[in-house]
Order: sequence, then C-alpha cells, then structure tokens
Amino acid sequence: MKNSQLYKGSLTTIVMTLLGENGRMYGYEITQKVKEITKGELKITEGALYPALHKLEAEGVLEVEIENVDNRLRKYYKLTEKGTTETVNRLAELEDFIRNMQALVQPKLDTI
Amino acid sequence: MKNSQLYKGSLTTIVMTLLGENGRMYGYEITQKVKEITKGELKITEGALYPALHKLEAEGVLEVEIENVDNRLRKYYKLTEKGTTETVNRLAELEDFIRNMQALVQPKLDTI
DNA sequence: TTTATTACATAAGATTATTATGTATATAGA
DNA sequence: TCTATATACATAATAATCTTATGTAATAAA
Repeated sequence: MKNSQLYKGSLTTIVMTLLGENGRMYGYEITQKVKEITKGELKITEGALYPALHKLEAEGVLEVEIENVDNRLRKYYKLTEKGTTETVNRLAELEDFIRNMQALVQPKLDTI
Repeated sequence: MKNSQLYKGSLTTIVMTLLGENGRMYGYEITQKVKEITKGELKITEGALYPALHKLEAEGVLEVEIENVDNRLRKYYKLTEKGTTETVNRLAELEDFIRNMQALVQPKLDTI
C-alpha cells in the first residue's frame, strides 16, 4: 500500500464503496480497480484484502457468491442491506475526515 | 479518536503539520488545538500522542525543550531541519491520499 | 473537599497492515 | 517446451499503530 501510512484504516471504506458502486466484485477485481482508479498509486495487498473481506462477511456487511469461471475460482462479494447502510455512514465519515484533515493542514497545503 | 478508523496513520502528519505552522507546541496544547480546529470531532488520545512524540524525537524529526510553567512540566516540541523536510513530504502524501480517496469514492466525476 | 483541568507517562490488548509463502490454472513468449 | 506473467484464492509471522486503562502530580473551581 505505497509508502504512505495514511491509507491505514481506509481499506474497508474503499472496498465497501466500490461494491456499492459496482454491485458485485471479486477480490482480485477490487485490487485491479483500485490500481486503475489511483493510476497505480495505491496497491491493495492480498494479505490485507482477503482477511478484510472475510471479516466483513462475518460481520454481515458482505455476502458472497462463489462461481467457477474458466475453471478458476471466483468469490463475488456484494453489500448486504446492513452493508449498504454502513457504507452510507462510512462515506459520511470519509467526508468529515477529509474536511478535518484539510482544516488541520490548510495553510501549508496552499503553499505546495 | 472518534469512531472512525480513518484517522489511523494520520497522527504524525497532523502533529508535524501543526508544529510547522505554530513553531513549537507541547503535547497537551496539540490535543487542544486539534479539538478546536476540528470542532471536537477529532480527539487525540494521550496514549497515542505521547509515544508518537517520543518516536518522532528518537527519529530526529522533532527536538524538545523542557520548561517549567507555573510549577508544572511542559515539553515543547519543534521540527528539526530534517523534520521540516519530512513534513513537506507528508503534506504531499496527504494531498495524494485525499485525491485518491475522492477518486475512489466519486469515479464518475473523473469521467466528466 | 471533591471534581475538573492541566501535563506528563506507560502498559496490556486489539486492530490492521506488510511481507512472505503457498496452491492452482491459464496464457504468452522465447 | 519451458518459463514467466497473470489470474485467483489463502494464511501465518511480524510490525506498526491505536485504544483503553491506569498512574503521578499540580492548579483551579465549585
């Protein structure tokens, strides 16, 4: 996940948001989508992603559909009803977070 | 630090930026300043702040001046030369981070 | 005199991520 | 054909960071 520590804590928000936008996705697809959207600046590692997906599933935020495509396993994840509600909250928190961070660094950011 | 996980990883960036803006500050002052700027939305806990300050000092990012004010100890921290350079990098990383998070959350806006 | 505020500190435990490793199939290129 | 790369999942050891709880101690307010 790059050099920056800042992405720590943002993984589940990213995953839930992407699932909210795209309906359903499988793990590998999520890593590629994130890489594409951030132009390679953010690379989700498998060691972080898969345990996170399992945890979200265990919490009832995601549900999974296993499919076999080209003789290869795929686990499609999508938001549950609970997950959709949580995602709305997460997005509100992200907005607050960004606003607060900008307020904290405002004067310096303008000079870059 | 509120309910949101998003602030994880942002503590040192916040501390370094505030010190860059204010010259020198002591720990308790930092907690109050952050609370003030974020209107109470972000509360830096002491258990997170003090170890972080000690680590930054050990890394040569911060230097400390101990003073006695009203018979009470104060440890003023300020950026070293190295710390100032690092802070510029941190702010650039923060900008990238915010830009990437916004792109991930609003992919449709990018195509307009 | 009790509570809240100021001001530092650390330790146990939880959470999260990195790094390394493993399995397995498919495909492209030398 | 062999090798490397891509696809697609997974886990375990370790590292880093934060929360929660606790501790010391002085000042100020109720």
